[in-house]
Amino acid sequence: MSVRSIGPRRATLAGEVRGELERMIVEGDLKAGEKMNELALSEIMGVSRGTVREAIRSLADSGLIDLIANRGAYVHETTFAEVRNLYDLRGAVFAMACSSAARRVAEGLARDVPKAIERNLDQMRKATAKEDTARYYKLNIEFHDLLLGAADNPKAKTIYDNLVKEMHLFRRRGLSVPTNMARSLAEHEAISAAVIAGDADSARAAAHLHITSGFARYMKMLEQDPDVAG
Amino acid sequence: MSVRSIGPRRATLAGEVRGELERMIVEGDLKAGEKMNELALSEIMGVSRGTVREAIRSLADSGLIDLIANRGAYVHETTFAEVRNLYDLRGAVFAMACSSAARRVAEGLARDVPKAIERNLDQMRKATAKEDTARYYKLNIEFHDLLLGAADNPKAKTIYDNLVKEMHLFRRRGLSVPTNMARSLAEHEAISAAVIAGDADSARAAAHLHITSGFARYMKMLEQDPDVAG
DNA sequence: AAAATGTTAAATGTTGACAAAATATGCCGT
DNA sequence: ACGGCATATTTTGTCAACATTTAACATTTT
Repeated sequence: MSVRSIGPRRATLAGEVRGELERMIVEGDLKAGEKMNELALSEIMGVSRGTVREAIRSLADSGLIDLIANRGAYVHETTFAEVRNLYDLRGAVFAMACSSAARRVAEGLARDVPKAIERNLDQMRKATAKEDTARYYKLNIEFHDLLLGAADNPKAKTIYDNLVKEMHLFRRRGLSVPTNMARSLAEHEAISAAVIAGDADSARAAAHLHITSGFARYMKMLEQDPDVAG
Repeated sequence: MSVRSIGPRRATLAGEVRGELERMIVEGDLKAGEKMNELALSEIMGVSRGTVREAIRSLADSGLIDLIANRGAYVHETTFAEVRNLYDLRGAVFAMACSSAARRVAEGLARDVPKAIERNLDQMRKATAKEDTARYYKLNIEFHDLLLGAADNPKAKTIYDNLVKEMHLFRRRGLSVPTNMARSLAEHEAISAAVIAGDADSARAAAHLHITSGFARYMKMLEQDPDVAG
């Protein structure tokens, strides 16, 4: 067939607005704690208030916003106490996903996963050698996406993605760039080895350790630079 | 304060409708796969279509319904393949929660949790002795709620509750009543012991095993009575 | 008869208007 | 100035009407 559907699958207007709001929040266009005025947003985007309202409602369960009856929506302000809970949850989901990925590799499903992981690891080693943190940051996200995908559990992936987005709302620094690439890489290698070997329990343990270590590293960074935590 | 709001805090009409829809789905009033007609529902409930629409949208991320652009909302039909994914996720969240609960007990927070757990276990032992499955069912839910509460991780509790609701959508039997009370009780005792002792790692392992065993038991039941699985 | 096309009915998507609640404003007294 | 109260404005909640898309049906064509 030579004819292809035109444009980026624009299903509904409200869906598009939702995406735009999400972007504005994650990129800091709308700051944490800020109120989301339905009328103002609708005028900025050139759609009706009802449409903005619907988009806001659809974001309610993502953790990015807080909804208060008769008082509107506010960009969620992630507190220090919540960060630990988010790390705990993220660790649990990620560990489960790696375990599932390993199981699926062992069962012969996900045959192309090992190669994709190896490729990612290779690039990470190079980025680490060059101390290219920006590249490492991208590859790190790709690594996690790869494993979440290999687990073949769409709901887990959705939950994980929402958790990551919500963590970005805690101040603005520190959660994005790994503080210690070499350390992080070593943990990735351990996870990868277990998954490729099809060892579900080892994969779970290694993944859990990876998130736990990430939290510990982050805490240590906060001690050195308390301003970030407020 | 002498006046208390009746039932779960419901400030807005759309929120009330949402609750009613949730009830209709979980109790089977709206069957899995069934289409949710906005106009029909609005007439049944005596509210405007827009309000029903908003309620439906707010349920979108709960896993209970599927939303298709320009085609409306359908009650989610949980497939057999999804059940495993749901079990995996539930196990991960529950294990994490029990681990957190144990840590909090060890840290001296959650001082009244051990007593509450003991009380629940006592009643469970009695229900098991009397083979009172209905009572055991209630206590079982209470047990899980207790630990999710002790973890002090509201988001985890929300996710867990949604997972449980979604699992109910897989046919109608088998997921509610434990197939083997004695076995289940023994696992609860193991979890409880670890939590009360403040041993986070043991609690995590015991909780994980509990969900895994539950899945295995369920699978075995399906083998004996394949009609349930379709 | 089966497939493709044209037409009609029904459902969803979007908008603007009205009602109710919350916030801001201004007045008054001390 | 300050705090309390009535009032005005703003904002959210709800509803009804219009536009667009989808689904169902009848008709034509092969």
